[in-house]
Amino acid sequence: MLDMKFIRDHLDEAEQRLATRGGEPCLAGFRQLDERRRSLLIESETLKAQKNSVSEEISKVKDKSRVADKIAEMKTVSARIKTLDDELKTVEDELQHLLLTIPNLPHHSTPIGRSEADNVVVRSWGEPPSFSFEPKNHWEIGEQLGILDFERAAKITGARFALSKGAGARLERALISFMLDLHTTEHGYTEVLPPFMVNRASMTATGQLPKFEEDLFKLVDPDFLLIPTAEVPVTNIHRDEILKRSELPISYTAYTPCFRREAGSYGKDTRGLIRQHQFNKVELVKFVHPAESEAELEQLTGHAERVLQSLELPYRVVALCSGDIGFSACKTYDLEVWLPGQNAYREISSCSSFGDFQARRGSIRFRDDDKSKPEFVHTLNGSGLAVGRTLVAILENCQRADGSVVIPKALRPYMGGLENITTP
RNA sequence: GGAGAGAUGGCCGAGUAGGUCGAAGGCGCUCGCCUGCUAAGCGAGUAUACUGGGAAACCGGUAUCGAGGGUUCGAAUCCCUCUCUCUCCGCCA
Repeated sequence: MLDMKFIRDHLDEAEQRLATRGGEPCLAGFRQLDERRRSLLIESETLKAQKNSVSEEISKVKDKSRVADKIAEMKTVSARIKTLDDELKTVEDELQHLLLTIPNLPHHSTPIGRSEADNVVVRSWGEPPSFSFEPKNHWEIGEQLGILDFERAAKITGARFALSKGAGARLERALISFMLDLHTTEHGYTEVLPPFMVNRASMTATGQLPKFEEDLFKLVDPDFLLIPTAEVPVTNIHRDEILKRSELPISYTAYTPCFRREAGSYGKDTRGLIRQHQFNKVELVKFVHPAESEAELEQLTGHAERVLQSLELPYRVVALCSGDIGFSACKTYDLEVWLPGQNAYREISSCSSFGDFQARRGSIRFRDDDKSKPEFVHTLNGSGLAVGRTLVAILENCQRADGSVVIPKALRPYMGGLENITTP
């Protein structure tokens, strides 16, 4: 959510910066609602002040019959207040809804652009491997090795679900442990294991609601939603809190499954593990001082990169342009891993700074010292990494002509020393 | 699922025959004083949001005692609904 006072004072600038995202202008109607709200508020509050002081006078008089006229007058005033407050509530609801559907302002360092094509490659790491044979897709490799079973997953649930078995299941578990261990022991993150379903307030704070409800899986009876990313429960750990300056930065890492409807992506990545309704992910989440958020984003991105480097998987870092960053983000780096089966780099991590956008929605604040006013923290998060896609990258990059797959050295301790996955 | 109890400021905890309560008291914290140091002691201060005025310091108004409605001139206190927490029983990984 943007700062209402900022929009009030910089309407044109805000609209211009939002325009770099593409899409419709979204601030139309703001000024009118805002002015209406304030005029209602002033009238209502003036009457309330009057009512309060007269009520106090009444309280001092023992014989109420002597103030019958005042009581009658206040009855009218109360009725008027009620009318004003009803309208005020309507206006505030509309204003609130408007504010909740306006995306974040792109950071000044975010490249301006209209689409994916305008993203900027910042750096690359590693060399795509060369093969003396035609490299296969991960689903071919996985099915041949008997570690991935899409047919049975479809029987159990439906399309876009996967069943991993044997060394495949173990490899996923190994990746999760490996990533969590790396982030906790070397990067200073605290491991958390949050709920996988959350309430609407949490989804609203991080920005999935109210605009993107169709992307979420919902429960029917308690009105809970399955998390599309650990960002949601983990960022909400500190919703409605005032932190101490000395506590910042707070760094959490969490493994969770993620549930996404993938509405509107029909026909994209229909085969394999790339786009699933449920996938595993290890997430990094930070709460930082506003002055440090830019540096923290670089660091956090580096932490995600470390996973790929440790696994010796070639990747590149891409700065998303204004037209391609997410609703809540002001700046995003995507990590794209090389996939020989697709002969392309594909997203495996997305690291973003949200500025105070989520903090304002979720009222996550800190106090610089005991005397100062609370300020909003900045929140950041990034995948560290998407586990399913990491498995894809390993299968495709580490495949050999005979169909077997070499397990990256860093993972072998987590695989009971296993060095290769071979056909049974 | 059944029965009961409760939700007050950073924390603990008063306050329910409705009236001057943003809310006693204590703890904590901040500043000052005092004392070789520390502890103890003394004094002052210590919520948030919105809003009006002001360049600002700051001054004023409104709201907030789990959330939302209602009764009333007036509600932390009365009524209704919801949420959450705790205890006991049942069930269960």
